[in-house]
Amino acid sequence: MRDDGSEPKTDRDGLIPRHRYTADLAARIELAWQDRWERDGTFHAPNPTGPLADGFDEVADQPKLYVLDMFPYPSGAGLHVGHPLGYIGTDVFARYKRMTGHNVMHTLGYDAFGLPAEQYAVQTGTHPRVTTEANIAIIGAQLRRLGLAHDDRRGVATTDVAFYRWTQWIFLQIHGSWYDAVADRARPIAELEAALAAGEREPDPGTNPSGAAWTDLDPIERRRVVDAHRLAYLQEAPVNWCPGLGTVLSNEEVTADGRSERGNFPVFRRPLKQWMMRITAYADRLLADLDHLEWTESLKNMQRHWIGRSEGAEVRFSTESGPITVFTTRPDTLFGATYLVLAPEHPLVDELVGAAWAAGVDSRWTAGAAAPAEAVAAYRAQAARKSEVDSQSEGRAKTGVFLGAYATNPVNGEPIPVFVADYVLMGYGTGAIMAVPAHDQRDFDFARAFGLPVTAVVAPPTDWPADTSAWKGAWTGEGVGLDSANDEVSLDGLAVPAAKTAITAWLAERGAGQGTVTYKLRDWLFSRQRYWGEPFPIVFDEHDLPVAVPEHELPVLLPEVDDYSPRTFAIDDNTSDPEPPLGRAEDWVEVTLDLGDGPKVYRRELNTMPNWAGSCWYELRYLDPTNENAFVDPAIERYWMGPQHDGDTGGVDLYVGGVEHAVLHLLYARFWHKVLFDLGHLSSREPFRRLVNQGYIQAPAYADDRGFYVEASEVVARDGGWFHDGQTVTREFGKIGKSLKNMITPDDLIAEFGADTLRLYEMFTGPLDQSRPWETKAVVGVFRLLQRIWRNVLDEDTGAVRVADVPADPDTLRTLHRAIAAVRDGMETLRFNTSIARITELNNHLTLRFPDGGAPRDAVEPMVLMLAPLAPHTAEELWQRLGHPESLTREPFPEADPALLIDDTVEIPVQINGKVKTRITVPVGLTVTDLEAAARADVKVIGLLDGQTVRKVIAVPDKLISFVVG
RNA sequence: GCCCGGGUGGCGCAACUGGUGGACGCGGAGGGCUUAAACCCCUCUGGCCCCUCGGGGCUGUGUGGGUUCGACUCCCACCCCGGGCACCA
Repeated sequence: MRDDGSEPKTDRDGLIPRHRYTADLAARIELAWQDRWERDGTFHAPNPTGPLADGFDEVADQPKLYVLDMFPYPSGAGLHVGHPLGYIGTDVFARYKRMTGHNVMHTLGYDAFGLPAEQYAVQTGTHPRVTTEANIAIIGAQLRRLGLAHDDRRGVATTDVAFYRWTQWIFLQIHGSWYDAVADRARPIAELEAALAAGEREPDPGTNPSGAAWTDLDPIERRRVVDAHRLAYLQEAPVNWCPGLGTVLSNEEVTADGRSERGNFPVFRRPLKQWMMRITAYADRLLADLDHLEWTESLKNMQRHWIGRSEGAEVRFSTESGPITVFTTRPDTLFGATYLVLAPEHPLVDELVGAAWAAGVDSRWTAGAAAPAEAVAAYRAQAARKSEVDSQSEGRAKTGVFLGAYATNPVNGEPIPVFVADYVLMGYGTGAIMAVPAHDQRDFDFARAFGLPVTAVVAPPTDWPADTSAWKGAWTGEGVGLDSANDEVSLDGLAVPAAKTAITAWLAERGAGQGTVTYKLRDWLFSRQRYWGEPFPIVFDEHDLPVAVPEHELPVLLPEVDDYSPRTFAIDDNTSDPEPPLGRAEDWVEVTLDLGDGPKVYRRELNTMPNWAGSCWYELRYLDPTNENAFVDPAIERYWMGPQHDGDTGGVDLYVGGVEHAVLHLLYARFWHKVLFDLGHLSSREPFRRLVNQGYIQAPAYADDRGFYVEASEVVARDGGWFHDGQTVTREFGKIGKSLKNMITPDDLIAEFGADTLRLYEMFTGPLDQSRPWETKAVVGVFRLLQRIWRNVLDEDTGAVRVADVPADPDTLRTLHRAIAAVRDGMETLRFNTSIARITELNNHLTLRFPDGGAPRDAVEPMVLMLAPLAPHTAEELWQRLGHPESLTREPFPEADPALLIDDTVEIPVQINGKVKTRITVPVGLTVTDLEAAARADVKVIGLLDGQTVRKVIAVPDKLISFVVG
């Protein structure tokens, strides 16, 4: 082939052409370009102002784009091939957008506080910061090797002192504000104090236990009242105490069966004094703004369900011991209420419980106890135990006991029995219900079990028996009111909505209830008894009241301790108090501060913030990572995240991450963002305008006949089965990780093929939001693609450019422009798999058309540019060898010429009675008439229509022609 | 049970607002290059059937119906898989 003999054409083995695209070559290219990008700051995104404003002038007229990934926890295990799926996806998108003229902001930091580093510290004595930094170094190197185009000046870690100082500052903002229900927003607490002092405002209900006038309260009482209004407040309230972990947990961290999400230890409800965040004040806004977000419907639904808004009414039933308030969504069924139920923990239970059973009481109501108090005590003990056992195994069978007391139904004055039963939950509504067995299935089941009357007050379908004792279940559908009238109000004949309105108005008039809205969402428990978290910027004074550490005292640094663990207890120890590790730093705990009244000794808050704190606002710090005067410069926030049009929420333009954060992180971050918005620190009212959940990569895992997983890399496939160590094993697909013994690391893949191949493979296996199995043997397909593109640009033997500077032929040009249109579409819709397919098609065309080289530059260069977001190293290298010294990062992405997207001729299917029988080739743009004429002139069609009566002809220009015969 | 997704070749997946189903890739078959093999290149590849070897027919997108000249796409009912919630009054 080469006759000058100047250079051996193959490598040392004499087998592979010297300039073929191999893993070794890919590695050389990739490392060189990664160094160059870093050296040149290629991916730096200029801010409009501040220290990162260099180069802004050049992009000032471009649209901005903020692309964000959910940041990783720096685990010691490093990354597996599942982790980068989203990172690669956002990188491809961000690179594409840079090439279409956007100022793109994209970086990645670390969510680095958390339990694993702390547990490792407990075991080994290594400071969590040491572990964390080492892990960040490992993962940082893995990520860098992927060629992600991040602005590395911005990738902060939540554990950086310069970061958590501002986490503490934001806590002070939340602590320093209250929710003004009238203005429907958070306001600085000082404005509340002023309004209270001026007599313009009364304390909110429940915040002033004494009920005395503000002017009559002493300063300590006033502080307590004000503190009770704050968005971050201390509360002695039932919390989720997990003795096995030695800490309390948020509702979101407790599983449905009452165990800790982490560690699966029992969790107990018990009253403890803890920091809470008043997220419930934002329930309506968190719900309403979901409608403005570009999130998937399923994700929005998860948040909607978690917030759990229900409209209904509170109704007061009088008893001898005072009123019982119930919550119902069906006040229209009030005439059908035949008993009341209180949750076992309801505070009124003890007051209501009767002295003795009445004569002739139903034996099912007493649980065999001698007196109501005894029955209730036994039932409560049983209910408390039930959450410890598997609640599922109990099924839905209704249990409960009679309190030996009666309440009066306000609509008809009838006495109805009061029960305690665990199917009513203390944590929802008022912890008490009116039971309407005819129209609620749970009440129906209970009534049947306890022999209680079932009174129909909403008309069921006409084929239902008149006698409710023949009903098989409750009627929960719509219908008109029945037997629902007293002297003042009648619901008879009213449809459900009208009946609700009528009865609610009547109750309100009588002072026996009112319309209300209730939520499943609870306030957020914000204290953790852990070491590796943000210390609270709070101290306690001599009255044991909390005082904010002044801003200029921030940060409150984590103290050094000799033992990082909270005290843990026997997993069922429900009585010991939490002992946070910070309490061990004795000289840190006490601090002398001058808060305006001279130096005094204060005691520090010993809890730390939960893991979620940093992730509630990190996306804001990326914008302005070094600012020492503010958590983010408002002008910079407005530029990157501000609303783009009237009604826009603002926020990150694209946020990509796992669906496992559907409620916790995404709800908490929205809440903090809204507080900061209310206080005037932000222009955006939502953090993440558009959100996409990337799919999971699942890998084969193999189990032996005992059901134990075996190391997947040691399994061999043969004869249609799988074998490990000679034994048959079964295959399934699951999440990659240690537990399934199916770890596949990016490092292995990069060593074998290069980072660009890994990137292409992950993008090629399906749309970004779809889960897909990993199949290592299929990776070679995209590796070959890179090899073939390389070969169309460069001579494998000499490395010389083999592209021709001649105009592209019309056929090639059309193929190119069709590819451009499709590639762009795939990029915009995050369906990179289709983009790759079209690039492959184009390259295949060039290979076939120019088998000996000489593909036209006009086609090759656009192809290289289209490849760039997906396989950036290879594309950069080819671009440079094609004679362009500058990086292609901001080279304009090819644009399709609409004129070239259409052919001169088009192949039209000819259908007879809806079935494709043949195809004709006709010029593009034929009219309906001409198309029919062309079809009828076709020899094949003449044959097909011979002897047939054409009843109808449907001709769609450039699409098809269809004859209906018969 | 309720709420979201999703069912297309042996496998991963394509198919614009209803208009040529299976793009692209893996795997497989055949051929080329090679002493040989690997690499690489080319051709074929949903299923069944017929064939005069040019090709032709039938069938096919989870199941059963429907709308339509025409359905992977729209409607109704159902089955299966994945995820979430689950006594929330």
